[in-house]
Amino acid sequence: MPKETFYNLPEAKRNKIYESALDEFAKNPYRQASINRIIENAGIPKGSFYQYFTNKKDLYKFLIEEIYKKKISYLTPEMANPSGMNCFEFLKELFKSGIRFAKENPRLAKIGQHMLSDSEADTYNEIMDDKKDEGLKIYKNILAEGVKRGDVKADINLNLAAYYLFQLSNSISGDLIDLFGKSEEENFMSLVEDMIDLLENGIGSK
Amino acid sequence: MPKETFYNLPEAKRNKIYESALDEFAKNPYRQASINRIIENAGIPKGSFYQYFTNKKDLYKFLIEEIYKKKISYLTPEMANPSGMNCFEFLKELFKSGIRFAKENPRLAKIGQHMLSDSEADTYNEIMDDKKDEGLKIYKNILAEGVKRGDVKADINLNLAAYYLFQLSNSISGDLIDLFGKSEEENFMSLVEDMIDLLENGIGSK
Amino acid sequence: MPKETFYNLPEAKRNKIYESALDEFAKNPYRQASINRIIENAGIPKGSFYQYFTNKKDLYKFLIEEIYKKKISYLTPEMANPSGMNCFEFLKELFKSGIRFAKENPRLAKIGQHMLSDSEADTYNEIMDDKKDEGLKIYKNILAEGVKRGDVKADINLNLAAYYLFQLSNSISGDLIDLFGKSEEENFMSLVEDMIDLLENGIGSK
Amino acid sequence: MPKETFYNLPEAKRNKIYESALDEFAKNPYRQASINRIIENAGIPKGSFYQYFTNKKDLYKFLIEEIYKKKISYLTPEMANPSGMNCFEFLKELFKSGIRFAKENPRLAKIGQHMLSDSEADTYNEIMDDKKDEGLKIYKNILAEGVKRGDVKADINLNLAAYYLFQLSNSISGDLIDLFGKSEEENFMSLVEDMIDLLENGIGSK
DNA sequence: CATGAATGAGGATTCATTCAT
DNA sequence: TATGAATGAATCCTCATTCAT
Repeated sequence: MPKETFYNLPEAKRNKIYESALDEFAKNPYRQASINRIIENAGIPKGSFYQYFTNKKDLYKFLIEEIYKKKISYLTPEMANPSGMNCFEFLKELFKSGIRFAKENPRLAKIGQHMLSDSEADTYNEIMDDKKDEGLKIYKNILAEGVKRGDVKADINLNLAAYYLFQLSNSISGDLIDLFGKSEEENFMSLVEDMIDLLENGIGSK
Repeated sequence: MPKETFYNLPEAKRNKIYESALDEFAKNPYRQASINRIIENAGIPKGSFYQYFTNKKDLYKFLIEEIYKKKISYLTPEMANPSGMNCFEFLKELFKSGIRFAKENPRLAKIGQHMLSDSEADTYNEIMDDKKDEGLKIYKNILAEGVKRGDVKADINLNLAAYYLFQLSNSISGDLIDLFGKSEEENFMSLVEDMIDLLENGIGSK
Repeated sequence: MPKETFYNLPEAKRNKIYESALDEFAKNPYRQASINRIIENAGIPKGSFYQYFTNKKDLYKFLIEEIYKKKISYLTPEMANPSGMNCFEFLKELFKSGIRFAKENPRLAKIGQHMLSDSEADTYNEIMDDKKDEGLKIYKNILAEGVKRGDVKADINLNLAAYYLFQLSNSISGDLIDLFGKSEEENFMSLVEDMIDLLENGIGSK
Repeated sequence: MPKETFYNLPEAKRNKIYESALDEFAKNPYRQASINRIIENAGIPKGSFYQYFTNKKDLYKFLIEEIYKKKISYLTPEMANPSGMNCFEFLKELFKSGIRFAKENPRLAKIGQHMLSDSEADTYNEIMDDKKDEGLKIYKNILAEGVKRGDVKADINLNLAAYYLFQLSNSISGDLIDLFGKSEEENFMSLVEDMIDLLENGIGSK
């Protein structure tokens, strides 16, 4: 996490660094992301960077944390399921919100995508394992709630279903857009509905 | 594809190079994989490498092709679905075979995983798009066959279901092992069954 | 100069090597020209190349010699000045022939251009000094003849005038074409006439 | 152009780099010039070099610009033609100054020569076209002035005559020295006079 | 606390030539 | 005589981090 010096910075400067880092890590996976470019675009001297962050990984962790916070705060109103929706309806809404978030914050989405798909185990895992667990836990809770409400069968493998949802939410902003065409937003939303329906009803006849 | 010079090499040497490359690309995604390390471990001079392969991408394409061939030849006996199994039974068998392949060839599995998940689109896509399409097509065909046989509902989104299976098959050797523990093989196999069951029946109650 | 082995080659093969070398040295100055590419395009093994030529410079000298011979034999009919033209008319015809030669043999012209302008002293000079001297001598003879005929003033610096002509003939195929536009052939020929006129009459008033 | 870091260097160090680069580019045309040798002779680590210059071309552009500035400032007093000399006298003085400059700064002259004669068009043109045009324009102006003063015939091909002068000025420091011997300075100067006389009066009798 | 110069290992690729078969 | 594998130095360039000022 950033050193105190970073938080003591005037907001404008702090923001420029944040933005520049966001750009760089959105365009490149961890290893390819270049501190050199970040400081150049932020207009700060190299020495300063290492006064704000202990190293590259430190900056990266910080960004991930920020993205996570932002996403949580974006989704929080939803998350309570205030209107008491059916489990699957609720998941649909949640996913749609996630898509909207990605559309409004493409860089954040891109970084998240890198993090979840990049296979540089050594560098990522340490950071990402927490987040992965958290993500899985969220879906597990939702499903457990569904079981309680009677929406979801009681005898299914919860971990597995949660994993399915987790995978889905990650691939949405990346792969799926490419595979199914950069469709209009509405089409895309209906794709989400199909996905959840598929999970609800399965594809087996009868 | 490798130059003739590579194929003219004594098998022992050719193998050492192949093994060294396999190691390197299993441990690192494309960009991080280092020619220097490959030649060092293979015990060949740098100049020689470039007499066997035109460049890094050339070597990489070669490896992917080899992996693909090996996997195909491994799965071919299954693929015909000779015993006329039900669609979902058939998928289970196919996945189990895939898992066995990954267990027997962990490096190959790892490289495939890198290829399908890495976010360095520019470098990979050229090579990988074909393979991705092929992969998807296989699952689509299986599902279409299932529809014909009456195993699978006729009104589902085939593309989506195929995509789900594709994702699943890729994550099996990687993620799932980590997440669900390096369990005994039998446990792992039962996980596969759960996954397919989930796809067949859905998780919705009733 | 090539080894005997080269001359013993079947003509077709010898020619393929010659053509390939011509291509390479037309596209690149000496240092950038690549033996690797030459043998690849010629379709001969690398070992063979060094059985025909002792090294790169050997091949290069050979090409220069061939070009020189070809040009001489092209210009020979002219050179005798059989119709007993005035010195300046004769030069004009000679230059025009030179241009025609360059148009008909663009690769040869290009190689000549490289040779005369490239500043890799160490590599070129050894070869080129002879040719340069020969070239200068030709023009000196023409001018001396002009003096004898009374076309050319007796008290001028012959070496210098010869040098001027030499420079001119070299720059024609290269620079001048670029500078004065890739004009129609006739325009270009009239440019030559202007050049010789300028040499004949000077630009001073009166 | 160099980065700020270069200009911030202590002068002694900056100079060592400058001198080393000058040496290298004087001895070799662009492509053959080696960054490795430059840094070795300058006694700086490789990483440092790339903190001062973005790349090889950057350094090269810088050198060319420096040479150009130095030459301009050297010739400026002449250029005004303050004593209202006849066009041809003026050219003689200008050329003599150019020769003096070349004798005093042989490396700079050599680099200029490389730049103007090397046939590696792709690399040079971007940088050199400006300079070439500027050079031609200067001579064109001088000749135009000569026409106005009545020194130069009004009906000649100005472009061509300017081109002649341009070629001459470039070959002076290079070729001519070689061809006409490293003669005493006075002899050399008289050669220049001959050249201009030749241009003024032509070599035709009468 | 800010600065920015120093560093050297590492990246991929090209090359002309030699030499054993 | 034909072959083609072996070689290692050379090319330009990027990088994250340290440290003296």
